[in-house]
Amino acid sequence: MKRPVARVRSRLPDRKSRVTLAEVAKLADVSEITVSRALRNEGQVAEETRIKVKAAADLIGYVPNRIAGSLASARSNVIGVIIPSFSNIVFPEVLRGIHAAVHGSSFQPVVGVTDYNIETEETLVRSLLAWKPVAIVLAGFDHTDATRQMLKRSGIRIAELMDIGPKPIDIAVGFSHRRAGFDIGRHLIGRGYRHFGYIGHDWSADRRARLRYDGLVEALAMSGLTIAGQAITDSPSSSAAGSAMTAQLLKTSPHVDVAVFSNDDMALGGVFHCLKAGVAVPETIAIFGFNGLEIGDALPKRLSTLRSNRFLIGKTAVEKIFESLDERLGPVVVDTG
Amino acid sequence: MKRPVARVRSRLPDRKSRVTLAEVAKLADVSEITVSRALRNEGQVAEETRIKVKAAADLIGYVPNRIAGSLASARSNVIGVIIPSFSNIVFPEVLRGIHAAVHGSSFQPVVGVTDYNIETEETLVRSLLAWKPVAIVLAGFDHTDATRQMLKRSGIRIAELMDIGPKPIDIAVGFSHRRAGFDIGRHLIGRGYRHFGYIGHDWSADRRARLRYDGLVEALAMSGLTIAGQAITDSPSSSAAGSAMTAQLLKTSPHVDVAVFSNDDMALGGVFHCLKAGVAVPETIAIFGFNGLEIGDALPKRLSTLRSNRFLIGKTAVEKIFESLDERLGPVVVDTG
DNA sequence: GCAAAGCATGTTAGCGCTGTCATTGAACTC
DNA sequence: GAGTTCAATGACAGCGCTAACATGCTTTGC
Repeated sequence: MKRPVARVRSRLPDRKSRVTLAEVAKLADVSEITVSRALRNEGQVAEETRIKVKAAADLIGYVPNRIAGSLASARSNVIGVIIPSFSNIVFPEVLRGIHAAVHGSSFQPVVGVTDYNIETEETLVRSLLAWKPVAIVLAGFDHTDATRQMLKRSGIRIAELMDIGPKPIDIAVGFSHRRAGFDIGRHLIGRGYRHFGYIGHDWSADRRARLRYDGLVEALAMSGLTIAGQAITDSPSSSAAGSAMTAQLLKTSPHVDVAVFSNDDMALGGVFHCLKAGVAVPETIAIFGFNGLEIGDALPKRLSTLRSNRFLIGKTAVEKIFESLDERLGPVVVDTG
Repeated sequence: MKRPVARVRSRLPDRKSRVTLAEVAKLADVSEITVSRALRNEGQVAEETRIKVKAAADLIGYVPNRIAGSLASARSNVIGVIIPSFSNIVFPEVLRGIHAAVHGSSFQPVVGVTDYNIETEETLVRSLLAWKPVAIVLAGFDHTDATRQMLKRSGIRIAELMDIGPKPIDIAVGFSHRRAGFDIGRHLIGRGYRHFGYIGHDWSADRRARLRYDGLVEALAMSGLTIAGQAITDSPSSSAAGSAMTAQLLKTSPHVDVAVFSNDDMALGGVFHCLKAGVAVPETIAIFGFNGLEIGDALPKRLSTLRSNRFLIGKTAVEKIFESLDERLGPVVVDTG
């Protein structure tokens, strides 16, 4: 039979001066709950009391423990964000949009990076869910079944960005990459180009580039055209690769009059190659990119490109989440065009 | 006098099926603590039991609540990160380094953005501290006194990045911008350049650019030289601004033989302007940037630049934090050179 | 053969907050 | 003036987990 032993009271021997709500309450001579209410500006608290409490809190340098708060209220102010990479400028821009949207609110984005690996994504989703976020934002539509399961079961809002797929989990914000490719094709055909070259990078890590390619091919097919020549590197996207592939394309298919690039990084390399090789742009060959690097604006020859507004996508996603936090809406699809 | 009233048991009427440790414990027919130990792979648990517990957890889709866990153990796996902006490519790169370093560990970076505003930084620090992070990483050395106070009092590790200032709060990782500017000056003088032009952007938002300028001037002074002409825009750094300022510099000071730019964005604009205007680089005028944009590699004329390894800085910072999590070291200064 | 040691598991008591009533006194109603 | 409403505050019981200690076992050593 066990006796109630006199236990050692402290579980935290090292932490010397834990400043807790209780300390503030004692100092301000009110109850803990009143301090809690006063500091959160919530509930009924007399103005006088509120001031007294805040003064006490400042005095002893009280920092509220949001972990305890979240646990007690079963509410956190976390928004989980999952992006494939920091290397592609697109995703920092999306993050910028997200941060812009949460600015001023008490929400805090927590970012995870998958390196384009959907298994990593699964792990990340699992550990983000452990923080009981109010929502999760994912840049992309490729997930494992387990990920999809977890997200659906979580009961929180899920936003998928960049791409408008066939069946979003919850909220989707972006545009159709296939249609973007298609539109590029129509546009260029309308401009009178007939001999299309394509310069691409590794598709396995970038399904969206592939979709744009498919859309382009479809547009060409509608006018009875095909890709006359293409050069696809198996390295990831970079200006250097774009430069090299352009050289290759010009060698193998000298008759093309327009080169469509998988993105602006690659396209920029193409422009540089033409500058170096003395090929006239767009007289001899036109260059068409995708994604709108800011840098393109300063190029000697303005680069044609289709801009996707990553900033807007990130911002819109979070705004949609805010809108729908209370009411449980059905799936939402937002086309940022 | 109050009777022990039969209270409503549920504080969470909506959340239908909260899967908690207790559920798993019941299903696996062991105590909660055993489940906790089994799932964390910690403490003594028989292999057989561990398997049984994990199976049970999987079966009902248990997701541990790290908020409760952190509260109970007074430990969180959060690393707070504060950067001035997402717009400058430097900071996403630092984040990339940070993410690379935490990859595989259970730590999770939480990012805040100050917009170069040290008041915002103070607010961010306050709210990050509320999450009881194990460490906070700040990109920069300019803080309010209150921020500095909070950080020092927090008792956690603090890493300041990019710049090596005179008195770091705790850990500092980076290099001296002043010395970088100085080194650029020495290097160019050694190459035989004597007529220096400087092209800069708004300093108020970028103290480090200012420090590099100061270092450059100092190097020139040592050789009895001065800046022969300069063009400084009051807009933030961009290629377009670099282009415009280059045009201006060439007009006002046509005799300069080398132009030092405040960073690579600006320098790139300079290169573009020269290309457009038919100015030979580096014969007529040499271009020197700062920061190493990847894109520079593909330029027709290779851009001279001083590379700062942002990725390395981010990664090193987190590694230093890990190293010093247990032992309480004194301040550390790491020069990534 | 029995104390000491080691392993596997359990019991208990919080971590620092906040939701849900409960309580008090003042202001107001008719 | 008894009843009603409302504002301000408080008591209490957890949120879901884990540290610390406790409890039985089985080994081990000599």
